[in-house]
Formats: sequence, structure tokens, C-alpha cells
Amino acid sequence: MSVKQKHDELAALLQGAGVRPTRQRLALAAWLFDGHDKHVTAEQVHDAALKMRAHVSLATVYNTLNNFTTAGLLRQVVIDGGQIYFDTNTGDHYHIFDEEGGYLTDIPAASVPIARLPKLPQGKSLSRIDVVLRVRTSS
Amino acid sequence: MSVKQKHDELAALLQGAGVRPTRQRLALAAWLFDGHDKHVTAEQVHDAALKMRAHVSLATVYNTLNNFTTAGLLRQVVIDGGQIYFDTNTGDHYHIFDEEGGYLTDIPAASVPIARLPKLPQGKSLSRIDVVLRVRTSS
DNA sequence: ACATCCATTAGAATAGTTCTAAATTACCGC
DNA sequence: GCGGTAATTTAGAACTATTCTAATGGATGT
Repeated sequence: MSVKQKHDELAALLQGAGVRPTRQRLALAAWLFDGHDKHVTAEQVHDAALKMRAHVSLATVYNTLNNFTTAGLLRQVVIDGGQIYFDTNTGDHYHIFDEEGGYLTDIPAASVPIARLPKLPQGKSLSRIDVVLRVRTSS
Repeated sequence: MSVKQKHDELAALLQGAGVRPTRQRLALAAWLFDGHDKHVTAEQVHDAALKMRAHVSLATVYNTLNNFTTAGLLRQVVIDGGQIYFDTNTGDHYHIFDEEGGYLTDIPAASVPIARLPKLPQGKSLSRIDVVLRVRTSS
């Protein structure tokens, strides 16, 4: 695919989500949505942008990640306080968290079948289920 | 139960967990382990200590909550970045999180039966499963 | 091209938590 | 009980991740 084609594709992706395709957003989107699912912090995205010589400020990285999240292009994952991970996989899935390495892996929701749910509080309905399998090196 | 009995009971609880029963730790433990399960932030514990006129600094509240957690008397729950919740229920259970109110409720692990787990990464074993049912007001 | 509105930016501000170093307190053996 | 030692507490500074502010720059529609 040509560089122009890729650019147009990303621009279409952003516009389809109701986000204006600016230079900075396109640069970050190009790296985020390169076909490989990622779990990244704002700092990591910023570093990646610097390596690409894309001149995007940290404030813009935060703005963009938050915009992408509200637009449904990313999902936030919080594991251990401290920092927020942004997940490029917005489909129905859960996570494995390596407590020693501090990194996340996706697992399909179907691999953790939940047979039944408890009654929810009066007037409330389910918005999402988060499942995290915390693992460590076997003893 | 007399005040002295309660004090001795708490001191035994802390010592049993390998934590020295200091005045500050006993004061916080008295409030934390009063028989009602709680999900509290450091700030809330500090406020409670002030209301009890217990003169415990915020730094000590953090130290104590972390000590209690490593000693197995408390469990950390992280939901939304920002702040850490400390859970006085260390048994096998999951959580319901009210996205609007920002508060947590316990649910027994058995109320969310998990039929099967995926294969874990080579050399890793399960340390814990976290399940959070996120709810909001029904539309 | 113009006007409008939205996005970007550096730097300050904020929130939650941890660190530092000095003073206090608990514990242990005598 | 008493003293020595090591652990604990504390105020305040420091730190980290994130958001805010207000000024500049850029995209979009006509």
C-alpha cells in the first residue's frame, strides 16, 4: 500500500469516528493502529512519536488518547493505579496481567466463559465486565 | 466486650500478621476491622482517624495501609486510576463498580462462576482473578 | 480567501502517593 | 524496670501521572 493510501485510510478511520484528522492525530494513529494490538501508556506513545520525529507534545498525546477513547477507537485499562494503559483492541476481550513484568496480554472473552451473573442493584444495568487474570512465575 | 478486650484482640490480629501493634496502627485497625466490610481510600481513612481524634499523619495512614496489605489484612482494588481502594474483605470475592457513584460493592466469587480458563503463558501460574462488573443506571 | 471554531502547545497546576531525615516509640535482654 | 537497638511516626519535600490554562496555530465550510 502506498503512503498516500495509508494516510487516506487513517483519515477515514478518524473521520468515521467523528475525530478531525490533524497531523498529530494521524501520526499517532499510524503507530497505534498498525495492525498489532497494543497496551500502551501515554509516555510510551510520546516516545514513539519522538522516534518517528513527529513533534507531538505530551499534552497532545494525552488529549489524543482521550479523544480516541471517547470516540471508541481505544479502551482504557487500569491495573495497578499509577498509570493508565490504552488498549488498541476495543473488541470483547479480557486480560492477563504479568505481575512481575508489568505487562498485559489479551485473551478472548470466550476463553473465560461466565455461566451466570448475580442480580444487579435496583435500576442498574451492566455496562461492561472486566476480567484480569493475574499471573506470576510458577513456584 | 470491654475496651481492653477489643484492644487485645486487635493487637493479637496485628501480631498474628507480623505487624507491630503501635498506637496508630491499632487506632486505624479498630476502625477498619469493625466487622463491616469497607472499600476505602487513604484519604477516607485519614478523615476517619481525625474524627476519632487519633492523631495519625497521612504518611502513616499510607504506611499502615501498605503494611496491612502486605501482611494480608487488606487487599488493594484499583478501578479507575486516580486512587487506590483498600478492601477489608480479603476473602474470595469480586466487585460491582457503580460508574456514576464511583463506589464498590462485594459479590461472592461463586456468584460469577467461571467454567474454564485459558492456557496461561509458559511457566506462569495464576495468582488471582479480578472480576469487576461495571454498572450504570438503566436507560 | 475569510471567518470561525477546534486543536496544539508549553508550562503551570493538581492529585495521589512515596521519600527523607529527624524525633519518637516498641521490643528484647538483663 | 532500664537501656540499647531497631522499627515507626512525622512534617514536609519530592515525585509521577495527568489535567488545566491561555495563547498560538491549523482545519473546515462558504
